[in-house]
Amino acid sequence: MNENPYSTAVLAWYEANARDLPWRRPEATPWEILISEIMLQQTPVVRVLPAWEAWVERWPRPADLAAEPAGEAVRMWNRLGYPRRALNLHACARAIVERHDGRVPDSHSDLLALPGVGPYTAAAVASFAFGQRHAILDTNVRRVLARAETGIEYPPKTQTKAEVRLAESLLPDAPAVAARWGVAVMELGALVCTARSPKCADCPILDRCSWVLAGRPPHDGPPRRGQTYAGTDRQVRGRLLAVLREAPGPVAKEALDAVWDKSVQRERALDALVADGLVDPLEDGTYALPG
DNA sequence: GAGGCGTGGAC
DNA sequence: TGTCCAAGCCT
Repeated sequence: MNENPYSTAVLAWYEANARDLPWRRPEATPWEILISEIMLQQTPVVRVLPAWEAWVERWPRPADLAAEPAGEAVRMWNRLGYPRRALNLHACARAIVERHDGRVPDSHSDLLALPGVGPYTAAAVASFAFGQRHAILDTNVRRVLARAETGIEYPPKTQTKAEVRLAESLLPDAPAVAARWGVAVMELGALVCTARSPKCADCPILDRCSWVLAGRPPHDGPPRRGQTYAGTDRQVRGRLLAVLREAPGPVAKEALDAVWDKSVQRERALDALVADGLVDPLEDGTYALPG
């Protein structure tokens, strides 16, 4: 059996409705695709687009980024958020140069061993860059499968083995078809089967969706709490790092002290940034992006 | 396995 | 306006 009950409809929908994203074009390299996948972790496409363009122009190959200090990656990360990903991508570049002769590895296990590359990203790069057959299970796919197959509005908060089994059971046999299927279901979740106000009228599998057939029952269970941000260490970290990114060189401690008036929290955040390798404390008491 | 980790747009 | 959400990973 080469297809699941949805594959024909979803693949046809994708052909007609897929966005023209640069990392999906045939000429996109595995390195460019890896950069896109790391940038897209928890970050909307519209914010990734300009950053991705800047990165692939400046560092077209892993060796180009590996030759630079990590701080340049952090600076180029700009305000994408979760700047540890910039560090991860830089460490990926160096690992790829050292362990894989400068080329992004094509095996799932080699990809998984790269810093900041987890099960989703390894499967995505193996599938999208190398045409391999892997189950793609990101937040979009989890939501589509929760609705279409399980008949619930939202998937569980943390990914379950049952979800992995389900995604694997739906994977078409032919690798090229499986790769197309993976990106197509993601796109369906991103454009139609959205978290809020899904556009069911535009859905190619509306007549087979368990959630719709059940009358679209609302989410049942504890509220899915969103993370607060204002006043947290994360906000302080963001402000501290912004000062360092925007400065041409090392920054005096006083400039960092100015971003937050609660000194205990500010020092804790700065220490954490240093511990994470995002900030270098220099001998003279100033601070800089990592060298 | 629950919580930490940025940022900004949409409603 | 505040809440929710966005192609997760790591500890």
